[in-house]
Amino acid sequence: MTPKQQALFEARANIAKALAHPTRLFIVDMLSKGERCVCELREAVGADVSTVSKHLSVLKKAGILEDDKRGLQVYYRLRCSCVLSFFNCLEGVLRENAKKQLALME
Amino acid sequence: MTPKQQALFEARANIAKALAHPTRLFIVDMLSKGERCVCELREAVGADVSTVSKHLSVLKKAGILEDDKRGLQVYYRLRCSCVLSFFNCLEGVLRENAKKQLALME
DNA sequence: ATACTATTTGGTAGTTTAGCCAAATACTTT
DNA sequence: AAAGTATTTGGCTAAACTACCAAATAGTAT
Repeated sequence: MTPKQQALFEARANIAKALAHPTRLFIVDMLSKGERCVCELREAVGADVSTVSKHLSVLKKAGILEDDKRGLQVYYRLRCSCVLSFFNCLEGVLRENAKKQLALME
Repeated sequence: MTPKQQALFEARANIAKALAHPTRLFIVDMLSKGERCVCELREAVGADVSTVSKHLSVLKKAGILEDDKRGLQVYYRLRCSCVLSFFNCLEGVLRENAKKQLALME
């Protein structure tokens, strides 16, 4: 792995890492339907606000989300819809896994 | 988040987690070009064999890779090509990030 | 200014992860 | 069966991550 490759794959891994948490995937899924403020997300997630806020900042730092403040609320949204192809990938693997499970049972 | 959703997003996150490491992304990228044995991967990655082996087992456990032994070597390959849409996603975000960087410089 | 609401930040304890070495396992060749 | 090669597993330490609480910050309303 050349240093150049190293850097490329590290950049990619940073984004993948940001997505690699159930709560953060849930948030991304919610935001794929439209922007939400922190309090709405907090409610849906059901964890401490500070926890949710930190998850949001992880996603933002990775460039997956963007936010803007309107009055007291901060609204978050997806920065590019390409994130949905990510879910395709995950679903694809899960489907394969399920298929294999079935096959093993016979 | 209902328990059902919880379970779904955990399953997805497990796959995402398996992909969230530069070396593992590199391996997946290599395997997208065809199967490889551990020693070839080890050579390309340039880390201890045991390290590479552990990365492979993480990917396999997540259902992303499958392997089979032929003689002394163990060959690994992608289990479904959908993983490539994952790279699309990562590239998309990286592109957006780069665009923003450019915009900020003006 | 004060009180109130929404969000972020700092600190901490517990858990998970990564990478190396050494040892075990599996297969092949002599 | 003994020696050699390929791979996996166990053990260990250092680093990274998560969730909560408490405290700080930012904006709004009285």
